Amino acid sequence: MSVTREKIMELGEDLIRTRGYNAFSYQDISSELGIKNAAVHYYFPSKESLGTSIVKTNMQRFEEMVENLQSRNFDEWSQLETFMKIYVKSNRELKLCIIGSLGPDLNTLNESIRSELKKMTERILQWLSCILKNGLEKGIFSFKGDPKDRALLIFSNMVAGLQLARILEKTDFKAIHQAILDDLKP
Amino acid sequence: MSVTREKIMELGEDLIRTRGYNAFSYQDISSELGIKNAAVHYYFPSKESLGTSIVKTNMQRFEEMVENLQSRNFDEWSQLETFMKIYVKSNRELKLCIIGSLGPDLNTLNESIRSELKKMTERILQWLSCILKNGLEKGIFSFKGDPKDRALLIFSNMVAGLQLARILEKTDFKAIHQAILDDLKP
DNA sequence: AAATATACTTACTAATAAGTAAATTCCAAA
DNA sequence: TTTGGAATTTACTTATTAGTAAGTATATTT
Repeated sequence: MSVTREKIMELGEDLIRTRGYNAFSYQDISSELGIKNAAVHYYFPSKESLGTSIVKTNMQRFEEMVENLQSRNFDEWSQLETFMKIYVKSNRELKLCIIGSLGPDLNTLNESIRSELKKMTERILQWLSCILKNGLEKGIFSFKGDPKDRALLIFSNMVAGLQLARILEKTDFKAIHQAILDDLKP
Repeated sequence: MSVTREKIMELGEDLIRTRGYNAFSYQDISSELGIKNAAVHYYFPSKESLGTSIVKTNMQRFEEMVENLQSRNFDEWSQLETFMKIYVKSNRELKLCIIGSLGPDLNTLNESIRSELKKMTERILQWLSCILKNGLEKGIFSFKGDPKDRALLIFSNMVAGLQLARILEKTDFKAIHQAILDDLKP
């Protein structure tokens, strides 16, 4: 794998998560990396190919985290906390998550990014409801209603939590983070 | 008030809520309204002036709703439901709310839009926590923790609920809507 | 009737966008 | 030592962007 290619993807993801998909250009990337505009097009012929790769990589990272958690036999509470730590870190770095960044731009994105984003969102919600369901059965969690609905509520708390923290200029994510966990305590 | 000016603001808001701030242009507005680009600049010299006006109008509409609810002596449950209906309607119209649309673009917006957006977000959260606090004291609602934190959770559910519904291509907002209300039932 | 203000259009500018074709540099294998 | 491919730059195109200066038609006021 090319180092330049990796740097482009890393910077592209940063730009999407700080400024949004439609607010960054290949120039932003090339000037920051000290290369020319055309060099970015060499690795990613179109902006949509770059966007699609970034979302795919994000999903791979999520899958790696899931596998890691399973292999270490973490209980549901720890698994949820590990997942939530990703958002705590995002907030500290003043970044949104990729889903919360690209979601509002969805109607301006091509089918390839859209479907990857949908796939990733469905996968996260599926994983989260599974954790919640198992945790509920084991008595680790306590909540009303269907685990699927609960997963949607918790996930939307995290996605918009980052956005609202940015608007409100809150550097800590504690309020939402703690409230979600308190809600789930038996 | 000029009809053209109102049409520009209405269309501008629609564009922000469907495609995002950085994805719409004065051309989009002028061609749709059958006027020239410069005519839009006549009413709103800069895009930031248009954006700021749109956010201010949104906040005015919110304040009008609040006053209306208070004058009619609605109980807390009905007040919350009325507020949530705005989001149900947004979802039906395939639009995000203005806060969820502009939040991710915040770093690309000028100070004027930013501060208006912050003011509006703070005002909504303040109102919502007040409703929750009063409803809790009257026994209309039941929830754990501070009303302020609860307001943040519920509001983030609505903001990201619209975004996730768009990504997942869900035309109904029922799951989130119902789960929020069920959670608050005594 | 003359002056003024409102609501635009015409006709532009300068900057930036994504994207491309062709040339070039550089390194490794044959 | 030549050949070939990978990684880039050069130099460009076409389209779109926000924004502006100057002009015009229409209505309103003086």
